Amino acid sequence: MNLKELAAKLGLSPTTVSRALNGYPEVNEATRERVIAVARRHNYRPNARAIRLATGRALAVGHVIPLNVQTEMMNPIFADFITGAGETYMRNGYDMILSVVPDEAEESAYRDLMSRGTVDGVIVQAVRFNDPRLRVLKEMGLPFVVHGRSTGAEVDYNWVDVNNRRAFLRATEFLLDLGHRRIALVNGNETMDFALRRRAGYSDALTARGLSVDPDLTYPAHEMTEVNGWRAAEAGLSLAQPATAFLCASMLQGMGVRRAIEARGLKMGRDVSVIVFDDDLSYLRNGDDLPIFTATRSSVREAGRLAAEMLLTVINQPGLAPQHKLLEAELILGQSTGPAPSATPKG
Amino acid sequence: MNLKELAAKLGLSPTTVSRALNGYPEVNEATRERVIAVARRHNYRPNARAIRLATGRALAVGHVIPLNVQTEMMNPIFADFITGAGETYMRNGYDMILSVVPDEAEESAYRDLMSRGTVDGVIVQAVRFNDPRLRVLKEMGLPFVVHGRSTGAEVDYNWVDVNNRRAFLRATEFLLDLGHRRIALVNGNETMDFALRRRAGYSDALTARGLSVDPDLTYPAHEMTEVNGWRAAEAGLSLAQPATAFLCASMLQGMGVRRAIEARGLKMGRDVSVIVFDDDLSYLRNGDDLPIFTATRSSVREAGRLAAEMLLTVINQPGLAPQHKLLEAELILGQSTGPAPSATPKG
DNA sequence: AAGCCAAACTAAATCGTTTACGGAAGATCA
DNA sequence: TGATCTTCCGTAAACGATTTAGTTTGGCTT
Repeated sequence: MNLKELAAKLGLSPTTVSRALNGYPEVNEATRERVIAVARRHNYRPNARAIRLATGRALAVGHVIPLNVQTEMMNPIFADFITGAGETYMRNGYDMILSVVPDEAEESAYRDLMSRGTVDGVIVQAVRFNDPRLRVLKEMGLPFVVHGRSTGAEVDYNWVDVNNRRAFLRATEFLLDLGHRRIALVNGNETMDFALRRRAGYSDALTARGLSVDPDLTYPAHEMTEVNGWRAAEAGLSLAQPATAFLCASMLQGMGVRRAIEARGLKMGRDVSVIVFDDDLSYLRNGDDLPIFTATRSSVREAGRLAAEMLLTVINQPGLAPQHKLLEAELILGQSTGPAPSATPKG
Repeated sequence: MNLKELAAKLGLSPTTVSRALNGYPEVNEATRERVIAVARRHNYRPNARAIRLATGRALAVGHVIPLNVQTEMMNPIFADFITGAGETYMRNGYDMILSVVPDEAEESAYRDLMSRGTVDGVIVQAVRFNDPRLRVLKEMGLPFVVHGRSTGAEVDYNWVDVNNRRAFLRATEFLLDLGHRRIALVNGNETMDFALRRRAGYSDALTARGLSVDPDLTYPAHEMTEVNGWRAAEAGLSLAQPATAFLCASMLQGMGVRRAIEARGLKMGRDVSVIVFDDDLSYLRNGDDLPIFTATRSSVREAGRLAAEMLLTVINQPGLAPQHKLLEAELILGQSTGPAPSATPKG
């Protein structure tokens, strides 16, 4: 069922029908109602391909998923972020286009999406220190919103991020207040910006109390997996002066740490404390009623929603000044933290 | 840079340029090379919106992600499946469109995608017993491929599935051979078809040896989370005749089971055996060198690749008989299984 | 030299919308 | 009453490709 066919059936011109359906004012209300009724009866839906060509808009947004072919690692937060963003797109009639591209082809993927007119804008994820993509996108003129920030990028850009530094600063302070002095950092991939910021929060909290960062206690990992968490804890607990607390960049790592703790007959929360960063992933809940892990929590799904909204805004209002949104993680008290053993907690 | 502009620059008609770039035979080879060279120099890319309208094809495939609003649960295998499928689409010049829709709006989402001409076909995921979507899609005439199967659906359709029944049959037999008689089933959501098939494999293996299914030992869960695995194990280990082995539908559940085991001072693989279904998710590796869990493994990413290939096939060859692809899971020997305690293993 | 054919190219219609422009009819105003 | 607005609707030209239906050119045949 075409617009033309529908118009013929109504005895009207395609123009009027189009206007009636799209809510333009220059059409009689009675006519509009008649048009809408008939359109519904024949369940007419305008052809998206024609609309896109006629309006010159893609009515679509791209998410490029760079695929590191060596590790074949897919970011676990990706699914939740997409879900959040997808809700926004759905409400606004935009399509979400996912492009899975090899790492090295990412720039050309953006160029393609743009110059073929497939999308009106893109979301950029998994951003690195001084990420070159941002400058490329800027000079291409393709609207984009970054999930995260890129320290050292000289251009200004739209971003939605969680305050990673503050989150790890607070978590570290919390452990220090409990009397812990040997605090291990089980971090993510430190070529990623978020991991660098978390490390900054960790080390700032330590140095603020006159403590220095012990390199033996920091475990950056390429992948934030359970096994890597276990490995870090094995190492940290085997030191001459073992770690009494672990600050983990992901809940999966925290689970690995817990495994290492319990394998030694120790008890998490009593003998060794653990704090994790909890992305509030739908398939990785931190307990139900009572949180298992003490955590700094920030919903990645909510971040997806916000990033998508920001993107639609900048698409529809070109020339807007760069938008920023900084989310604060909340500190959730769970069962995985307690006073440092053989230390007198303050207060 | 248009086709028209490019043609003008070349002193040719748009027709010839189009034909030259698309490899049609009725154009002089010398001309073709000249066209390609100039097109590249001005990095011309044909407008996707125009192509779609002109050809009447969407050159896009839809993945509808039903969102259960109550649980807000997002399937964790989703990301890997998408990745596999995305690789196929990329190689074939198709776009992947993700629609996140509320559960109840799923049917209308399909209708929309189809009648607006947004996609040429769809992938159906998370399929239930006698799933009504399949009939709807069939009568709509929208090409589709199902990830999984729907027992009881009277229509025939294209699917890619792993042999869930066989996988759990073999796993159960393996445990029986080790002398286990109290085997718990920590299953997924049993309104889902895959969960029903897994249960069938489990119970068939038991009854084949003259054993009956003890309802106290089966734990279907709405969500396959770590916490639910832990809960099931807590229950199974507290029975008067406790479970000596657990068969889990996901690795996350297995991790919860392990936690419950170790919290009791028991050792997994010695005191209690565990087998998990390992979807080979990129962010949930089963150890690296040595698998932690004995597992039935089947890559969900590979399933995504195959489903996408099948979909492109049926899109481009209408009238093809329904295609089926049954994958077998491999049994991986890990450190989580051993002879039943206080029982003489066979052999 | 007329006719025919293949090779290489072009003109124009087409896909299904939106939208700039125009026009008829009735209402309002001087 | 005639001029000027509104109101409501229609005509036709986009949008940028593909594709159908020619057209030109030159070589070959007879």
